[in-house]
Amino acid sequence: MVGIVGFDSDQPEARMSLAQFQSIECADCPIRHRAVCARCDSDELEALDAIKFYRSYEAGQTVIWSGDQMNFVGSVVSGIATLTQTMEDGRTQMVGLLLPSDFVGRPGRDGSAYDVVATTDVVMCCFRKKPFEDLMTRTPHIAHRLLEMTLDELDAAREWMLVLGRKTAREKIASLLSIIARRDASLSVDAASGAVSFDLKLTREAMADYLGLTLETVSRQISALRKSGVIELEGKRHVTVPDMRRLIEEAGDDSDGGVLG
Amino acid sequence: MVGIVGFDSDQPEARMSLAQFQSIECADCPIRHRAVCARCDSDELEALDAIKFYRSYEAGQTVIWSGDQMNFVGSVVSGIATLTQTMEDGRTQMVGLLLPSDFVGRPGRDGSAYDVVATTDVVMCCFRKKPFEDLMTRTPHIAHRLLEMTLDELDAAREWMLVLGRKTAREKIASLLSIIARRDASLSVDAASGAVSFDLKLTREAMADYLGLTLETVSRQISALRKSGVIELEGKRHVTVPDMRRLIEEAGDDSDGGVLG
DNA sequence: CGCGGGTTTGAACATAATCAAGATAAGTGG
DNA sequence: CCACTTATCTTGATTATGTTCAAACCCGCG
Repeated sequence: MVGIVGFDSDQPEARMSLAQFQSIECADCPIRHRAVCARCDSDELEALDAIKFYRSYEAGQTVIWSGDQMNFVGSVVSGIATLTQTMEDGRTQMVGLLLPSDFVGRPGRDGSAYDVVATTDVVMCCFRKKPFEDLMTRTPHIAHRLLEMTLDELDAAREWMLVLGRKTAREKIASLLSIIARRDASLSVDAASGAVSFDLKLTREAMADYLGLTLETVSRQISALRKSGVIELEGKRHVTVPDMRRLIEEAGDDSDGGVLG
Repeated sequence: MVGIVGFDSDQPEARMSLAQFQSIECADCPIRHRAVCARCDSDELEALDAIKFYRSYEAGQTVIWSGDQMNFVGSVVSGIATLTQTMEDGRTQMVGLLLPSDFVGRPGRDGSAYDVVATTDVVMCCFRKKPFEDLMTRTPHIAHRLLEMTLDELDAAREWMLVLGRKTAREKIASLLSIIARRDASLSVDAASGAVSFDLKLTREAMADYLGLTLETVSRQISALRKSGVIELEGKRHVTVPDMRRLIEEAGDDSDGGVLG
């Protein structure tokens, strides 16, 4: 509920975490191998290093408003952010979930088409747009990696369209949990039982916006999955999946989701 | 208003169309300015010309099966194709609508994640994957244009997610008609009244798969829009929109969709 | 003609939305 | 430490929207 003003957050805490990252070497960066810079050689990395800067956002803060001018692009270094679209009457749909290493912004376009909101505290590695675009024309590895990442996002968006268009509420919840289990780096796996557990970093409302449901339906279906033994809950947000196979089955997917294989 | 080639599937010309295109010069190509080759200079175009070949598909034919090896990529030259995903129990969701100039295939990946089906007769300008990928690394204009097109598709997919997740059946139909009116090159506009009219090249079932509805609901909502005077029908497939603004309002969009200026 | 794909329409039904009331948990300030 | 506040979540009752099942229609075509 704090600052609504996009960047330049003046809170001392924000500065602290910022300072932490300001001294980081690209070589030591936690997202070095997955972000837009993944394929860069040392020269290219140096060029990026020269124009990069870090920014941090507090949980709840809006990073960019839909329609606003965007003078930077960047990668999520830590934390979670969401891309959402909102209709005039307030109905909102999440259209992207940004985890560490995901890219924000669109080279070649000025305005953002979506609201970008920090769900947890977020640190971003940013580049002013113009220098980044110039660099991109000179360094094919960046352009190539960005194409690859965009194609991956397109695949994810299309998988999500199947979820939104054709799955039941229960399948939707199971799908979301599978996706989080697949992508969240902070999940823990019990070697003996194979049980997977993780923290849900989304509120029931955010999950509802993700899945095209109401928050009440989300709550009911989570309870139902718990009662069926598909998941276990400690508190409201910590989820344990005793058997991933079972969860994936509930999601209606034939593929194994990449976690087990 | 003449739709490029194509749709008259029953005629012998449909078979001839392959031969017709085999001799085509890139410079005379109807999709030259919009396809993946849009930004190419004459040298690059020559290189593409050297490796291109045309293929045609009849209405209803499957171009690629989900999971199949894909040894070529290419552009739709004429006709309409769909990308669909299907669950084990048969529920299907369309995840892409391919119109002339749209790109098919994913450089850097072997299998197709989706079924690609020709909805009308389709002609494609194809490249074997390996030579195309090689060419792409050497000609930045192709890679750049492909990135641009992929980003556009991602935007379209996200707009579609809002439709699937949050819109009512009536709004979904109105949204689909707006999208077709916006993208279909073969639509005609009455200069005096501003009325727009076009042929629906999709069956009710295909529309249902697009919108995450049943074909019965699609049929009902089209009837309802007709009764409200938002659209007029001649036969089952020819649609006239007397007032685009009205249709866009029914779609629940605030933006004008780009058609009216 | 009659056949079949595509379509329309009706009636009963199911699923998720809506409206409403509480429960839980984490602060906040006295 | 406790009362109070607030955000988040759960659960219940009712309703609305779209689905399902079923029948019939339209129209081009053999």
